[in-house]
Amino acid sequence: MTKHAKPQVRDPDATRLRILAAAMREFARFGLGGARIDRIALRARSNKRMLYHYFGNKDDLFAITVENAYAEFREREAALQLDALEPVAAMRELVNFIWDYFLAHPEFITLVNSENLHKARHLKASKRNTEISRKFVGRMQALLCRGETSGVFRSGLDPVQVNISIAAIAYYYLTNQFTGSIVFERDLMSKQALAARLAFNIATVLRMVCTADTVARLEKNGELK
Amino acid sequence: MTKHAKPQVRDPDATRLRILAAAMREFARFGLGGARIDRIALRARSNKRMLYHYFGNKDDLFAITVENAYAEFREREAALQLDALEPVAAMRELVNFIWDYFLAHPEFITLVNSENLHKARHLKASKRNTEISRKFVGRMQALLCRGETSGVFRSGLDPVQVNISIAAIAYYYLTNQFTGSIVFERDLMSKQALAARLAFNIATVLRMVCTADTVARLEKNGELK
DNA sequence: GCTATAAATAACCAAATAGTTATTTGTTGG
DNA sequence: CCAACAAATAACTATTTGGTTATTTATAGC
Repeated sequence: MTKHAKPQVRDPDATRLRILAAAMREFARFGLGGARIDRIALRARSNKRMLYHYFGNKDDLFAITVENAYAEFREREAALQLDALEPVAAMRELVNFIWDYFLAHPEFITLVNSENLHKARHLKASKRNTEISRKFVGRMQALLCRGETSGVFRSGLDPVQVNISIAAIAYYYLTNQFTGSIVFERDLMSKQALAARLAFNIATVLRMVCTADTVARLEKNGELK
Repeated sequence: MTKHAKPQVRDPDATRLRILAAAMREFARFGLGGARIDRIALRARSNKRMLYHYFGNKDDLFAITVENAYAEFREREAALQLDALEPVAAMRELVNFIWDYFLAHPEFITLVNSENLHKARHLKASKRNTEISRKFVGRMQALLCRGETSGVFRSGLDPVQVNISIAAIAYYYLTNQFTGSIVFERDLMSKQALAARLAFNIATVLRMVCTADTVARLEKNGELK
């Protein structure tokens, strides 16, 4: 019997990765509830049986997807080497990075939204995430400390509040870009709109963390917006 | 045949409202994709037939739910009468209101998230929302203008950027409270944590919109945090 | 080369789900 | 008082969906 069609190759690692990539896309696009296992298997050029073989069930697959998304985000941020910059420049760089990352990875945002809709029950179980998060919080603490010591940042700043605020002003703008563009009757995603928002965000964060003197200096030099 | 059990009463308006309330709850809790028509009908103490009779289909019901949620939010904000307060006090009041509203209406936040996951296709069709939104943007514009004229707010502020930022620092904190509490290993929803966040947000917004002189004055009087 | 292992596929299944049909029963205008 | 209408209910249906079973087949270790 001639059967030289589809000489079925085997590559478990590649299959796993294709499934993960397809899952990321599907969960980001439709949320956990709206995602379909069949679509993930199809797009991964695999099948449901393999998906269940490697990942257990839909919920477990979602958990791994969310964990991976966080890990990649923090890893990229850690690679910034902010220690090499003076505090104000480092803060600018950080705000800039977060903005660029969210913009380039809209799937990260929708995954986080979906995970919160489910009360973060998947992330809660992740030991790996705990470790990653601690380092992340430590980096912000170090930066604020450095800025305070050199007199450019205010004292007594809570690194958690600062971190949350930096993420917030980028995240909200992007995750709510659709309702936002309707409410404000303006294309929030045009090139100019995006550039304007980034500039506004950097200025907002600097006004938030810098001392009055530093703000005055930056303003005078035209370095705030 | 004795049948004095359940003397079926009829009240179309009440049934409609019960279905809407149940839909709000269900969509907020599970998103559009995760929501179940059966659960909505059950919780509304009605049935699927009535739901389809009054609202057409799941998508249409979701659209009305989102529209209502926006309408209520804007209506409450409009009722604040910020014109009666001097600009700084008005801004404090607005930030405070938004925080309290989001806190008291978590369903608003998850509905907006869900609507954005679906690229706001439901809200886009709402004429009613357009009208409401315009008034809303106008109010912020008026407040910023008033503050600029009296010299307490900086000039050239974009009301859209300010609006988005005010919403962002409240919204993000609350919608991501679950992943946030894990990442920061801190209960972000304790009474003290919530009070601290509100204070931080008010200070952040005032630092964002006020002139350097005004910030200095507020700081000296201990009115920033 | 042979065999145990596991990668891959397809066909299957029970439960769930959005949406309908058929029927009953209050309510209201003439 | 009664006929037309509309509110309410229950039973039904076609399809989808997460998850399984049965089977085939490539491959690594001996």
